[in-house]
Amino acid sequence: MKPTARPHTLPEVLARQGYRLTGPRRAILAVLGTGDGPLTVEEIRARLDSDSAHRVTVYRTVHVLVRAGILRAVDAGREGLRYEMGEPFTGHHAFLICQQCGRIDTTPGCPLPDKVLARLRRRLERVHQFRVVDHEVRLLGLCHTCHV
Amino acid sequence: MKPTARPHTLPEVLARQGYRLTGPRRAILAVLGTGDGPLTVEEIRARLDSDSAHRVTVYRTVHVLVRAGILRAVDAGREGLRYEMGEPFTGHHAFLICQQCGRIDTTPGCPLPDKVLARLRRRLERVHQFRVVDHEVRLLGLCHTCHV
DNA sequence: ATCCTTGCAAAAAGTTTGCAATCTG
DNA sequence: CAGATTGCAAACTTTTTGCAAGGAT
Repeated sequence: MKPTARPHTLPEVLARQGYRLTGPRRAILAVLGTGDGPLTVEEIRARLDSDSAHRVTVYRTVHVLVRAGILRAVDAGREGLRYEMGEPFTGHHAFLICQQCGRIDTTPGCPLPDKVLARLRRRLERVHQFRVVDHEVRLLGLCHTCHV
Repeated sequence: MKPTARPHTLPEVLARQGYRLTGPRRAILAVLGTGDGPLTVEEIRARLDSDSAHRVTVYRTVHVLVRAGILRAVDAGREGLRYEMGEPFTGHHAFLICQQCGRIDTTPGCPLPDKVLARLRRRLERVHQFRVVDHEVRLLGLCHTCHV
């Protein structure tokens, strides 16, 4: 089914879908590649060198990169959607969400045992007619700078 | 520490914090009490009889009720924050989020084994200095009306 | 009677769109 | 060089705030 299994370079992945790798896109990907966890559009823009991309460009870029399968949108924190590199790039992880300051971090791996997940998936399919495609575990609490 | 352990009536809980139980608040609580899962402000307003509450009132009411510990905000789905009755009223549950239509449902209980959670909590405290206070499991997929 | 609440209007914040100039492949 | 992309301005959408009138205890 899958054409090839190897990962491809970003320009290739983009080109294949008719997109181009430009300066602003490079800069935005560099920001998201630092592993600072999922960032909002404003957070991304704040980390770009002065004017390497207009705010509107950041909005458009994250949309394009999500469509291209490179980024993933995470709806966590009251500050609107956040974006992070897709799972193929980062691996599966859980989210640490600070309820005080809103900071979001990640921790690799998944605390949900495969067996439990498989059983749950079957039950949801049967009881709710809901087909599970993915899952997320979020840990809510206080980050290191917000402990009292 | 805790003054009393019994649950209290809504008017009591509100009164104790200097809030009042009014018509609009009653109506909004009635909507959220139907167990339709977490709803956005717009969804709440749409389910209110014609003009039992102005949109602005719904915004203010959910804020008050969250502060009062009666409602809980859920940041799921791209349509902004959603609100549901707090855990003391609904019990702990996982979320079913449809990636097609955005509908959000819940399923009672928690697939995370206590032991796993306890171990994880200790690890995060040690490694990230993150203090876990609560957790959420989200199942992403396709709801019964969106399967092909 | 007190002072919490509501509705309306308007402000503020966040996100999307149209278009001409610019850049990539 | 063709066509994708960007920046700017402006339109939209969503959420918050000020204030006078109305309602709950």
